[in-house]
Amino acid sequence: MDIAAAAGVSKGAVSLALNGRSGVSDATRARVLEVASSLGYRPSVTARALSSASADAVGLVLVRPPRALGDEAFFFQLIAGMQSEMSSALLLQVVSSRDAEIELYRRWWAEHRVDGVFLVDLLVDDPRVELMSSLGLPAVVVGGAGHHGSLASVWADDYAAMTSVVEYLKSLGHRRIARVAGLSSLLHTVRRDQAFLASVVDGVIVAGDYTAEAGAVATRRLLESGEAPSAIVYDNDVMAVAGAEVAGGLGVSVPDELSIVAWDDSVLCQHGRLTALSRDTFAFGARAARALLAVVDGASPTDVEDVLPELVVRGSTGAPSARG
Amino acid sequence: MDIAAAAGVSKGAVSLALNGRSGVSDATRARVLEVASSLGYRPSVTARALSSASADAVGLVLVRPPRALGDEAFFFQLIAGMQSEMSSALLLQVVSSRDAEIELYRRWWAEHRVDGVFLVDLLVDDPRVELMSSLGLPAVVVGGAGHHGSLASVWADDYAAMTSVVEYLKSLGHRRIARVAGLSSLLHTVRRDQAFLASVVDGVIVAGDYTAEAGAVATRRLLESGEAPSAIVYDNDVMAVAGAEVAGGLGVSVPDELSIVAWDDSVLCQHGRLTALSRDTFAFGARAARALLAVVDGASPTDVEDVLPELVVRGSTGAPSARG
DNA sequence: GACCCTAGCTAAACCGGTTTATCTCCGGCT
DNA sequence: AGCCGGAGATAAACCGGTTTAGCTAGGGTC
Repeated sequence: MDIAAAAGVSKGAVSLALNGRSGVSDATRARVLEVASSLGYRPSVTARALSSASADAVGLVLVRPPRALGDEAFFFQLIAGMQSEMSSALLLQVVSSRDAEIELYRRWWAEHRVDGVFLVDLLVDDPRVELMSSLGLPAVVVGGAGHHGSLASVWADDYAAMTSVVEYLKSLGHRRIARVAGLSSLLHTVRRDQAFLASVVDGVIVAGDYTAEAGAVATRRLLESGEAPSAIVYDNDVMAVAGAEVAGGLGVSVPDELSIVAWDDSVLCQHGRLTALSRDTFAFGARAARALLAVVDGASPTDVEDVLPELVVRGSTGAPSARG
Repeated sequence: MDIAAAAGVSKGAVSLALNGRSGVSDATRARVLEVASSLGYRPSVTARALSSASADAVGLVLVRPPRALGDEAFFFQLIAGMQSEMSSALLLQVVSSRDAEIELYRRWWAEHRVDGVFLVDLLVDDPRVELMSSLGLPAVVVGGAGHHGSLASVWADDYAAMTSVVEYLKSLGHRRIARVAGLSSLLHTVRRDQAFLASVVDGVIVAGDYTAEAGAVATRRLLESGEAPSAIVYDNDVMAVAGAEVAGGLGVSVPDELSIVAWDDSVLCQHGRLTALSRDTFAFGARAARALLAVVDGASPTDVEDVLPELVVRGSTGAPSARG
């Protein structure tokens, strides 16, 4: 420790001085600070983390086929939002299996590489919730639709949002409404399913996986079935756009014969003039970051409910035609 | 070091054994490995990094207003591609100034937090190139259009690509061609400018900044000018889509009265049926990751030229009308 | 004046590895 | 038999901080 020598004090004193802790006189502290800044001193997070302090980074593990990830604007928006509220770095890794994800959390925590982690894509009965508690790893559940054990959570009320969408469609006169869902293993998918089924009069749910292909296939199946719906609610923008395209190809006019609503707004929806459920993903990420930093700082975990997503009505929804 | 005790050897021997280095007998090595695995031992990257070894992470700093970042699918594709080839994690941070970026590289390297970094958004006379050399920080320039000092580089030939786009438009019969460029401080913008001006007969360049607003404004200006171009080449997908929209609003039909080409293909272009210069950003990221890992491993820096982007012709380009 | 307390600082241990210097055998060579 | 060399292992230093125990001097109390 060269500042110690330069300032004529011991390593320990320097540490105390730089970290604003008591044990050194104001005069000494001032001198150390001055020497430190004049030397352009940067404490080594690595060394600091080694002796059990902050790692100055938080982690995020994404379980996806990497190739598919690139089209998911959602996550990047989220990451951008998180970063806007963090002065520390984000340790990011994309893995292909849930086991690898869990393994990574264990490692990162054991190695003091992160101070906390974000948990996304919460599953039904997600094992990670238990893992975090047993590890004592500070974590915040992002978008997990509700409360989870002892973990902090930042979420939007998917149930209420779905209900409002269906109510909106019903108010337009739709009765036969379909939903093209996302991955059924995800908690929020289940939540939306429940809300959908509870408020819809005559509804049908088709499973999807957020890809354009899935959206197209599901839409074709729905439209070619004997009792085609007059409105479809998609679980993301990509599927909705693909669905609109399929409808066009089949000669089904939007919104006259088919109303379309997309979950998650994006440039894609704006351009396609799709009515979309818009949530501010960036702000959501920022909120998640604040929550995690608080937990890392020792605050007791809290649940933050995000504002309800807002339905942006564009050209893709309207009253159903007579045949609907 | 509890494995040392459990295996009945010294710390040093364990280190040698686990890292596959000579100095221990095969018998001892086997015993140590067995004990280690039975104990579920994970070496601490933190501690390891402290005594000057691998940090098991590479860095990426993005200089952007975080809010704008979310719409840039390019970067997320790139990151996804990088991750597909890396077993290590990516340390990601978004900062708002070039100075902060440079400061971060210094810190990360000084603190052994990263083994190397990706350099994106290369500027004309980019100070980072010199910095990397002087720091001795392994780095690879991503998309920097050419060779950079002693640094490894992964790039696509923007010059040739732009030339091919212009040639294509000329072959359709276009003479008056415009270009809506990206940030003029970026090296590849300059490169594309040069190629554009060299091959175009009667061209004009308007500056943009990748946002939809910029694309719209530039397009309106071009179309309302006395000598409107019959074709416009945009520097990214977002601006191109916005441009197409403006054209529609002005009653200029695409592609009859105006041909549109977007740099970088995406869901947006696919859906908007825009002719686009498609590069496989994911594969590009993967290539960059391989290059960086090689440099980190001590390989001498090489330049990897990516395959030439491919022009995907869709409905937005065609022969100019008589008035063109 | 003896006693205690505390502010201010230092020395040293510690975190969990890697690396170097050293030490001990054991075998081969002359 | 004497000498040398190398394999196999260990102890200790080191990386750059934090933290704890301990020391010293000065001030207050009775």
